[in-house]
Amino acid sequence: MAKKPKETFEEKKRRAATVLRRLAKAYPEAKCALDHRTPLELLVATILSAQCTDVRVNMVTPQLFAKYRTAADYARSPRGVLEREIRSTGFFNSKAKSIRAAAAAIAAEHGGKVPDTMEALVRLPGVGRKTANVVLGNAFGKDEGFVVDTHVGRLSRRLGFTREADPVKVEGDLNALVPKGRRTMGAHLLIAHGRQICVARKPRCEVCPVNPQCPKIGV
DNA sequence: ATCCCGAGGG
DNA sequence: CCCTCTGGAT
Repeated sequence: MAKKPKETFEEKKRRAATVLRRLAKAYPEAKCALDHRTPLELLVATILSAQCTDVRVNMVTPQLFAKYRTAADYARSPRGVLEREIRSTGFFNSKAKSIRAAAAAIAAEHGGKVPDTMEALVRLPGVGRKTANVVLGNAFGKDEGFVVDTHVGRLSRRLGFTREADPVKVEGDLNALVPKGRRTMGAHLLIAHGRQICVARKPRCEVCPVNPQCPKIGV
């Protein structure tokens, strides 16, 4: 058995770029979910996307964004109405509460403008590090780094992008591999892939769009 | 039956 | 740390 030549760092970077390019093509709805949104729309879409697929989020956002144009619009939406409108995205009570509360704070404390710093975003009720990172990266061009969750961690190891278990170290490895400007989208694409095809228990390698680029570590 | 692309609260 | 929210996928 001939030993495979070790992949250089430059080769790994190119492979990472190829993987993200192919995932973007394979999951257009994931790309769509983060593209071409105002900060407020992006914030709402991101809150809705928790525990929910991009396809379902994309099904409710057009009507939502046509009706609610400002933070104040959400803040004064009557109890029950917004809940019904976002019902199909799950967790509708807590999500509606988060959207209303964050919108109220934006209207009251930020002049109706979604804040553009991590500290201010995380202070908004219903907005955590993950949501804040997506808004920073895709609405304000501050694409500083990956936020590593279980999907991003698992896929990064499986694809041979890192050997680390610690999310902070995985984040460092990914940031070294993927240039600024592609990180937020990269994380989103890895997550979509990790939910739909490269699932934890039984990855469906036979239909995987990045099968040729994947060493399948640990599978 | 079990598992979730997150956040708040105990 | 733990639990809960909630609907849908598997």
